[in-house]
Amino acid sequence: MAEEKGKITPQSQDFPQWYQDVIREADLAEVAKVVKGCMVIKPHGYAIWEKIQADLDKRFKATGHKNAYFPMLIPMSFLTKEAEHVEGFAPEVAVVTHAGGKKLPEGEEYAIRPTSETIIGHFFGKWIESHRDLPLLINQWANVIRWELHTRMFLRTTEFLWQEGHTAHANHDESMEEVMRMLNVYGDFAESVMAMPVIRGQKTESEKFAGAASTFCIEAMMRDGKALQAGTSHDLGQNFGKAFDVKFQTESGQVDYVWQTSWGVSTRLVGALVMSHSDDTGLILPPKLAPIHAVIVPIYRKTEERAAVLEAGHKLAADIREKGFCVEIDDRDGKRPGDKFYEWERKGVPMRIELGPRDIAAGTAVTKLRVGGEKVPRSLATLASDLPAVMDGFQAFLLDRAKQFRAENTVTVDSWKEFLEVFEAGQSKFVWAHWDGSRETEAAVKEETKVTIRCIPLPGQGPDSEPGACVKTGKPSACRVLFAKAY
RNA sequence: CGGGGCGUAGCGCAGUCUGGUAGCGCGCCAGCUUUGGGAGCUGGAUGUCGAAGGUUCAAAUCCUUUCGCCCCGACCA
Repeated sequence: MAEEKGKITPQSQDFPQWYQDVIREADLAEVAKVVKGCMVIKPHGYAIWEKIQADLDKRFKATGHKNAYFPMLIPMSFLTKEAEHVEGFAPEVAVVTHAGGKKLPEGEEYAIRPTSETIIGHFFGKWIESHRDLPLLINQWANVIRWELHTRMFLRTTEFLWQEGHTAHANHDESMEEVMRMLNVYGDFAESVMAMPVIRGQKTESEKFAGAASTFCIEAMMRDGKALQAGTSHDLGQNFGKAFDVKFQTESGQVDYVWQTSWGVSTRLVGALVMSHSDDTGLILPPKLAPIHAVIVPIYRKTEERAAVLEAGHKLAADIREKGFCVEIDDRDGKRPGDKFYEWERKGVPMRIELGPRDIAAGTAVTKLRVGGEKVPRSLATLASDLPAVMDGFQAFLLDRAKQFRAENTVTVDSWKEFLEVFEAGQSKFVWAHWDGSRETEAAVKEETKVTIRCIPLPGQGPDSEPGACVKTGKPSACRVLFAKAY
């Protein structure tokens, strides 16, 4: 347990420790300690979440959704209305039993929301009367609490921040269209903004959301070969419509229950970002989510040099800001340039710009990208205008690298022996293998290997669909599914 | 809830067996010299030794009680 400041445990030595070290050294967050299972998201970490929020929020609005906010306290009775939903969430719900200095009367306790299907369902019931009120497309940015036993920063904490979309539709075709639309919003976001390739698929019965008719997800590969569910989109069918009596009058005058969906991503995405790109030097951020795109490190010896360098630095910073990028000048005295280089690398800033007397004389600055780059001198006159292309290139580089990593760690497996070999000694890869479709087989595989079915791929997301024999039982299978160890 | 471990300066730890002035490293503060890949020297500040009780001339150290945290096993975005 090397909690030593300034040190990052190599990935290859201890991946979970590496993850903690990167978060600490990049100053993203810290374990709250005084509050069980919770974390403090520090400014640099929160800035990344704000970038994620801003981009997603735009996408939600572009697809017709409106933001709203519902109470964090939910009457306990609401949670019990949908049978599978209670069963799924009961063990991890925190309940308010006392308020106003008194114990609340029996049956009047409140749950702190673990998710909002129930309370939103209740209000949908009040708001929806006619097919003319549909579709109703709502999103909420909120915090939720789930009393988890094992917590890990960003990946699983007692309280986390998320976004939950809740929609109601007049028929199943329309609600399914919404489920897929939002799954694709998440998929596109993951790939084009987070530079994180994902596989879109459907969850098996045992992995689906409690109370959903079906659950769809995007699954990403972390740098240890494990899978991380990065987003979900649920077809709720009419389950919550019936539980909360959300009825509407159809065009033909009949009365029907609404068809609902819900979909969400959380601050877990910050953890996904860390584990998708970062290395033994620290955090690596794709430009589209970097709170700081470039940092200027001034270099000088004498006071006159300092003044000249800082002046040139501020001018360069102004040029860069004009192009829409965020740049910082690290003019702290008493810290030497080398120390600053390491610090900004740990924080994942995509580009470093060194500016010293030699550069100013030559009209250049020395630039270096966070990954794989040589030091490149660039003209002060064109640096800012070159930046959009450079950042786009870096963004594309990270996506390509992640795709390549995933390709190298994805295998097609046809025998149980081979399956065991892939996952032995705590290893994980993405494995495409046949499955007989039974809950029992899925459970047996999990029991024996801790490997789960991450998803049944949507068309084009996995190998070409061809029938085969289940890797575990040999029984017939319609297509290959994605197996992996998961977070 | 079962098994294991740990609480001493902001962080990481030594000291506990064998009771006797509260220590080390990093960080922090001040000054000088430094500054193109983690600076050096000098000086300085910081502790209810997790908490309560007991034994003793004397407790971080021994005894009792208690609280908290971490790791491993059953749930999960």
